[in-house]
Amino acid sequence: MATGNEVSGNVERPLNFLEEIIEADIARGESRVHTRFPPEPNGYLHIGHAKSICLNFGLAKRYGGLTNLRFDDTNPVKEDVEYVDSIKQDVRWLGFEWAGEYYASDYFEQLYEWAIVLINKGLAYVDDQTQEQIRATRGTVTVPGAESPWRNRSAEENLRLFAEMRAGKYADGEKVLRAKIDMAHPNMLMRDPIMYRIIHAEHHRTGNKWCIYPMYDYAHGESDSIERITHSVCTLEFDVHRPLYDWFIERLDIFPSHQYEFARLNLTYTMMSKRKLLQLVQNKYVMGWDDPRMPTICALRRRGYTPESVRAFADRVGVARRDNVIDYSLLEFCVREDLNRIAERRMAVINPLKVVITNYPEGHTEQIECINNPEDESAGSRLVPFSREVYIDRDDFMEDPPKKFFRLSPGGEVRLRYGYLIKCEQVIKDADGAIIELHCTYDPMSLGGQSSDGRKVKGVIHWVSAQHAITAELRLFDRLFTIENPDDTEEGKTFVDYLNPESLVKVTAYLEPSLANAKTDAKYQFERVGYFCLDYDATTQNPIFNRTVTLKDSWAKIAEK
RNA sequence: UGACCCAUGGUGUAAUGGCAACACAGCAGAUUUUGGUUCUGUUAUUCUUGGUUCGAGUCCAGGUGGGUCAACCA
Repeated sequence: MATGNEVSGNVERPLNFLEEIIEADIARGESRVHTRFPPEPNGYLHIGHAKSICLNFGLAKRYGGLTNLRFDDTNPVKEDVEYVDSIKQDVRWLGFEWAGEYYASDYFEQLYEWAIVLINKGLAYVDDQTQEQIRATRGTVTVPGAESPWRNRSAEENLRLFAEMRAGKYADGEKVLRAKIDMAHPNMLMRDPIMYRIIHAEHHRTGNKWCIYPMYDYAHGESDSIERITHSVCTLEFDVHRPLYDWFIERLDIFPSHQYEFARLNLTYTMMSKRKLLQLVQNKYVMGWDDPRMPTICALRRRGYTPESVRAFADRVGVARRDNVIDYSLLEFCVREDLNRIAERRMAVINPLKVVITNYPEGHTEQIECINNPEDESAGSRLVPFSREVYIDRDDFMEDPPKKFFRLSPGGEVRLRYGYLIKCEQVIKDADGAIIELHCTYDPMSLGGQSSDGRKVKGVIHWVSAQHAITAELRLFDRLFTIENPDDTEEGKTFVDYLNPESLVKVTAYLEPSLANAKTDAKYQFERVGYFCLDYDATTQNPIFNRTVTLKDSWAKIAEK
């Protein structure tokens, strides 16, 4: 269930197919909705998981039900408590509270007993074949598999062998427990799937208590059943697992949870493959799992995305069974939509050009009132010092302006945002002809949107007082890859060849002094530059502003023409 | 060359046998002390062939295209 702010899915939208299924269930008299989010604690959650989290928790919330958080920890060699903690943190950050926290490993004893039930029913057997033999006899998608020579052992022998497996009598790989289904089944997963394998490894929760571990297919449906999950929602690649999911539940005659599948999220200019993301981290293409360019939830958080915007995104991408690739610009839209509403405005100059206001009294400073957020009156205002010398952005001045350039140019006049009108009188250059500063005059009567004679200017530019400005590092993040689908590589290239060299640009900016008191959890819109949040350099602990997303820049399009 | 899943503007998602719509992206204009925001307008869609039907995006059959499955991963 959502805590804090309401999930931003309250705008009217048509039901997705899962909601329709649930409403049909309710119409049939099934009043209870209980979902679960079942990550394996073997890595960090990404935006694709966020879709699943919002779906599972959202479904339950909508129909007055509950959602469990369950860690699918059936493979001790891949899992770690570090991941458990990060997953819990990420789910909470997204704004959801789980009804119960469970672990598949909590059910190991029950699962073991149920395996015995299946053995007694003649539906499971211990197989002595090697991994290679099992693979070789499984057949292919077009040819049937062959039955194991151990397939018809007696229940007594199977029981004894299985108990010995648990007792640690055998080495890893020496024996497995298999379900006895059909080696010729067209669905490969039904060809006597492995239920238990021997792994002599320490588990992050059960320690060394077990040396046999259940496989996903054997553990998942039963775990759902134990928790009396009504709607077990997972991604499409588990579609072929559903017959097996149902097979175990039916043979065991336990609570009939049902599995439903939806298409996983794909996003342009990035990728969700844990394996490939790991390569980016290990080979230091990024700073870590929480590098703000990564699609992980912890990265989005660090970059300055809000949980509200991620939830809004999850709601807008929809839920269906067809493969999809979402435009990265939709994510950017969602975060801009939220940030525009809540982020306080500040002025920042990335590429400074000094402006001397020649008719302004030397040594004088005045405080200019600036609105914090024109979208939100309650955000109030702040005072920003103004003096004879200010920095403006170099982009806001052009010596030979094209038509439709509204900002400063020789002889032209613009407004310094919330301040005075200034007119460019003289361009000062160095010996090489590079512009080093501008000499302007100001209209003393022009504060507050007025002017001495009622004239209007089209251009409004931002500025900081040279004497009062503070400096800080800005990290400007852009898309991680240069192509929409980094998996779609040319011959001889891999995804790393398509990394965007400009995905991280560091600049030292001049900021208005109020930013010295910037808050870590606050979001700011640096006017003309983008939305930022405060971060700290991992090693030096120096303050840094991370850019969440850029402002829409229609001037860039005009300039291209 | 098996089983299963899928096919609607550039990208997503609706339309549940009865006028193909909504959002993002694009384009144009208006407003604006952010070339931001907001507002208005606008471009563009049912893979194909047949069948059922008064009527098909929707139902049926074939074709084509895409995806998933042959870990002792999940």
